Formats: sequence, structure tokens, C-alpha cells
Amino acid sequence: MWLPIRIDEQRPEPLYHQIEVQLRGLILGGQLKEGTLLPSIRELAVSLKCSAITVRRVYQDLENEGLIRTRQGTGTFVAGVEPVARDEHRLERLTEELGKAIEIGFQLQCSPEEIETAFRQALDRKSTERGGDAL
Amino acid sequence: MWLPIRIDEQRPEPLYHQIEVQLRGLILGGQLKEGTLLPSIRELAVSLKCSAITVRRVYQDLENEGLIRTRQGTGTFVAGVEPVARDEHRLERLTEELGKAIEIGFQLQCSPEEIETAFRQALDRKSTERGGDAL
Amino acid sequence: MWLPIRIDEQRPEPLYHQIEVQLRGLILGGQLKEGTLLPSIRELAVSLKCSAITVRRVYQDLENEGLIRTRQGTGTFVAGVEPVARDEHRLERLTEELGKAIEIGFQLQCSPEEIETAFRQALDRKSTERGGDAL
Amino acid sequence: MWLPIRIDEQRPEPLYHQIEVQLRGLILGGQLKEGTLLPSIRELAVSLKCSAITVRRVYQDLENEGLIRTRQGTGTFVAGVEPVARDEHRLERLTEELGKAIEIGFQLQCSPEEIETAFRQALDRKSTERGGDAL
DNA sequence: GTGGTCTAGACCACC
DNA sequence: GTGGTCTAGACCACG
Repeated sequence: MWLPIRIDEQRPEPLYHQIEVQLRGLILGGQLKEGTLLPSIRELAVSLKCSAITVRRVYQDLENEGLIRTRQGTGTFVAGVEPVARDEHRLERLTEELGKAIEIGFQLQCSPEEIETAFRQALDRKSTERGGDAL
Repeated sequence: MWLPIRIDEQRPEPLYHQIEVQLRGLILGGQLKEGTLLPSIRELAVSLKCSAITVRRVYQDLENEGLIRTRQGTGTFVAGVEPVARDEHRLERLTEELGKAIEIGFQLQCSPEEIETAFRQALDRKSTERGGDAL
Repeated sequence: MWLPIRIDEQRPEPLYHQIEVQLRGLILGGQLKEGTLLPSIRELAVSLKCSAITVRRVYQDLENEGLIRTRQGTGTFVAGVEPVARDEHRLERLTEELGKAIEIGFQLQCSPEEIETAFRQALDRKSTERGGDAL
Repeated sequence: MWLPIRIDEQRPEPLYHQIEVQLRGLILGGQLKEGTLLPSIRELAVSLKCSAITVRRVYQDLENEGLIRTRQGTGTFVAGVEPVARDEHRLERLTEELGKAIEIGFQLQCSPEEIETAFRQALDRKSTERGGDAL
């Protein structure tokens, strides 16, 4: 079992957070279907070259969110996600993040037009970056 | 001397960071002109109900960025910001923040169209919120 | 982990500055190679007999300069310094310091010849002092 | 009575220190002869656009050094300086400053040759700068 | 264990 | 009055 998760040491972001975001994306995005057996904590820790305690935290957080389930002695599985709940979760989260960025723009005295221009620029840039990724 | 800065205890974000963002916004946004005498460290600390050391850190960070200048025994002043540099700085910063939000969207498997929809929603919401602010 | 840093209580110079200068010297001088794990804040504070906050400030300043990198929960590491940048930095810094001293000389109405004589004297003195150091 | 003293607001150096260095230079350099009446504290404060308390400190420090003398109700005068003491003072001070700079060079792992090169460069640069000054 | 933030209060240097 | 440094100790987040 292997997961397409990458850690970027350069970012100031905590390790556990980077992993959570990516694993959550894989589940909410549908790449990992309900019932899929995830790698063990130790396994994933080794493959990500990080501490087991960090992976443990990731699994625990996602279990609290109801995205995965742990069964004693068996392993950790992807839980079922209702498609509707999935879409809600995604859009809510996204709108929240965009809202933060927009607020910063307003604080810098940007007009809504400037913000929209910047948005188009950022979206284009990220789209091409993403297109170039090896998936 | 009084500054329109508000602290939100609820946010997990560090105190000093909240203050920095807002004060930086006031300077880069042009509300505080070059040469303006800022409130003393102790004064601002009292009005924000936080420690003088926290305010000191804010002033020091902004001085390192070249936005303000301090002289012992005299006080802290707004440094000159070249209008061009200001505009560059603003758009650069804004695009960066929007980029972060967009990246999170992609990680959640959102399509560019969904992201754009969310952006319009967030922009509308923040615009009306802002319209209601007392300026 | 131990660092050859000494604090001179007598000097009017701030503690944090003395430590910064010496640690910066160790990194730019090449004694501390890229990736080296520095002593923890608390550890260094004990060994220098100063407050942890003072050491923290040193580490933070050097991180702002890009000389070291810190990760929460992990520790503080020496960042990569490009050899060319290092040499440039060194000579630039040195010339700057010598310039300050020379300017003081001129203000005291010393002739260039007198300054040169004083320089030879100072260089000889420091060279022999240095030769006597335990390295 | 007017003195060729300039204050540079940009420098982090304390005001009183900038003034002291320049006034001391004028006396030790012989531009101000023994017995010369200096401007009053208030006069000098106005012409330098600084606080009278700052000028007071300058006069007091220089009086402690024996370079000037104050006579109640009469004013402040330049004291006599023995030519030998003058030369000693100057060279001692200069050698000390150069020593500091050299020490920094050694800490950066510069060889004596590199230090000498940097010295020549700095001396040339400062000499030409000085040549261009309006005196 | 590590670093990151924050406090309250001291003492100093400067104007 | 101002800013600048330093301490001792608390609490949190991370690995």
C-alpha cells in the first residue's frame, strides 16, 4: 500500500498538517474509496520519513472528522462519505480560505476589481503548475 | 494617537501577527503617512490590552521590513513607502494569498469552475460585510 | 553539542548581539556546515548562562538573515550558504567595519599615514593574540 | 558662533554621540583653539535642531574628559590640550577601533592578507569621499 | 524532548 | 516621557 503524499520540508507548515491536507484530499476527492485499507501508522511513517507519532496524529484527526475508521487489530479504513456532505465540506472550506485572502486584500486597500484581477492571475498560474505535476 | 486595530482572542493566530497584519495594512494602504508618530509601545499595549513586549515585537518586525523607523528616546515613526513599491507589494501579497487558497481548493479536488464560483461568493460576502463597516 | 562562544559581561554591547556576531562568524566562516543541528535554545541558554529568550532572539535574527532554519518540535539547523555569497559577505562586512574605524580616524584629524601605522600596529597585535588562542 | 557639525538622522547612533565625536574632533584636531568660547547650550540645540538636554550631555561628557571648561555665568570654553596627550589620545582611540574591525575579520575567517586588502580598499574609498567634502 | 508565544516586571540609555 | 535589553516562568504546539 502506497499513498501519493509528499512532504515539503521547506514549508513552515507543520508536518502533520501537510499530511492531513493531502490525505483528506485523496478521500474527499474519491481516489480512496470507502473500505480501503490504509497503510499502518509505522508503514506510513517510514515511507514519509517522519515520526510515527506524527502519523498517529493525522489518523486520529481524520477519525475525529469521521473520514476514516480504526478497527482494533485489523487496521485503518476509509469511512463512507456522503457525496452531498462531501461537496458541502469542500465548497465551505474553499470559500472560507478564499474569504481570508480577500480580507487581506481589503486591508491592503485593494479594490474588488484589483482582487478579481489578482484572482485570475493566481488561478491561471496554479492551473498550469498543476497541469505539469506528475500524478 | 489611536489606531483602528482590533484583536480577536478567538483566532488561533498569534497576537503579534494579528497586530502586524493590521498595522502593515494601515501603512501600505496609505492611512498612515510618512513621518507619522505612532503610539508609544506602552500606550499601544494598554489600548490593545496586551503586553508591551508583544507590541515591541510588532514594531521591531515592521522596522526590519523597513516600514517604520524607531529612535530611542524619541518614538516610532512611519517610514517612507514608495508608491510604486507599495502597489507592487500589495498585488504580490494578494496574489500570493489567493494562490494559497486556490491550492487548497485543488487539493480538495475542486475544478477551476467550482473555485471561481466560490470566489464570487466569498467576494460578494466580504464586500457587503465591508460596506457595513464604520469607516 | 557545544559551541565556542564566549560572553563578555564587561562590554556595553547587548548580550544577544555578542552571541549573534560569534554564531554568524562560525557559520559564515565554515566551522558549522550546512545541516548541522545546533544546540537547543534551552541548552545553549544554560551553557551561556543567559535567558532562553535571549538565545531565542539570536536564533530568530539569524533565521531572518537566512543563515539557519528552525522547525518546531525538531530543532534548529544551519542553512546552506553558497560559498560565493559567503566570500562576498565576508569581505563586504569586513570593509564596512574597517571603513567605520577609518572614518573615526579622519574625524580625529589623523592623516592617512597615521591611520596606516595604527592599522599595522593593531593587525600585529591581534595576530599574535590570535596565535595564542586555543583552537 | 557656529560649529561645522552635522547630524545624520538615518544613523542608528545616538544623537549625543554623533555630536560628541564631531566636537571632540574639532578640538583635538586644532580647529578650535584653547580659550575659544563655544555656543551656549540653547544656541547649539537650536542650530542642530535637537533637544537642549542632549547638548547639555555633550558638554558635560567633554568637560569630564577635560576638553572643555564651564565658567558660571560666562559660558563654555575650549580647554588647553597638550599636543603630546592629543597625539596619544588620537592614536590610541584609532588603534582600538581598527582592532575591533580586525577582530571581526578574524571571526569571519579572513586571512591577514585579506584584511589588509580590505583595509586598502576602505582607506582609498574614504579618502576620496573626504576629498569631496566641502570643508 | 523541541521551538513559539505571551506575560509581568525590572533596569538601562536616550531625549 | 521614549525605546532597548534581559529575566524568569508560564503555557501551547510539534515530533
